[in-house]
Amino acid sequence: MDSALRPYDLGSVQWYVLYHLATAGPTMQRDLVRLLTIERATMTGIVATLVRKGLVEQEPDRVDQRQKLLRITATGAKLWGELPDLSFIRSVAFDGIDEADIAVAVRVIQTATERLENLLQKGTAS
Amino acid sequence: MDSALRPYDLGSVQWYVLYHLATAGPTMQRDLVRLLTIERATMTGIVATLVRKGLVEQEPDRVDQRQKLLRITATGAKLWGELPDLSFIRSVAFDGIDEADIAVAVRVIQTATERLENLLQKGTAS
DNA sequence: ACATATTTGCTAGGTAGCTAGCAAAATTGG
DNA sequence: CCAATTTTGCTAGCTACCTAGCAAATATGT
Repeated sequence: MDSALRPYDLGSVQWYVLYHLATAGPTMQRDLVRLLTIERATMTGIVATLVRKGLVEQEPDRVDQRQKLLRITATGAKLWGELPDLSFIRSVAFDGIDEADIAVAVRVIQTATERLENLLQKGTAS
Repeated sequence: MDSALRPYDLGSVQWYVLYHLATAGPTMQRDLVRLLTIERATMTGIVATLVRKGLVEQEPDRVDQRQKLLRITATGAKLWGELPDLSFIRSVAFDGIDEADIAVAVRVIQTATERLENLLQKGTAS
């Protein structure tokens, strides 16, 4: 993904934020943090980059002034329209592999990931 | 891994470098680059960090002065001795999961990864 | 009503990866 | 033998992730 997006000077997470704003409309920054399950501080940096490039606007909510509403700009929408379809990546990676095998792989990794996340949380909770 | 190593102020790649130097003895920096399959520039940074902390020494080879030999220091060896066994991570993640399923997962991911790497190289070769 | 909590986003500083381009040293080919 | 190429490590500058700690705004509990 990063490689395909390099010509447009975008990283994969920047792409996802743009994708969400273009598709689902203006969104609260904190909701996007939850969607991507990254840290608030990480999102701050990504949004700052997108704002610097003029692709996204950030404005405080009128009701709750802590929250910031993110909106794609005209420039951002234009760029979004020019981006290529990235679904070829999935095709290259998985086409022709047995569906059942993929399902097994997903289950194994999901289980392992959940267990490790569990462990992490317990360690942190102390 | 990062989480388990945080108390020792080590990242996972720093750990691996230390592991290799403690286990296999002094090693050429460029060999380590190949072992870890990371970029030379990335290795430069990691080695710089380890040298700054006094855990690793870096000295030019007498024959080929481009190459740098990496060696664990006394301080590094001491720290290495104090580090906990990290194999519990693998146990937590995979214990009890069917061996055959794990094998399938490995194959699926290996195939997908190889295909994507192939694609990348072709794109770069142009 | 007001002190205490929580939520949200920020800064500062760290790890781990990348590319591009440079310089020095070593190797190779005519 | 010497010019051209390759190898090695470096710097500079980028993305993307993290934690810790702060400040402002809001919510909550007595």
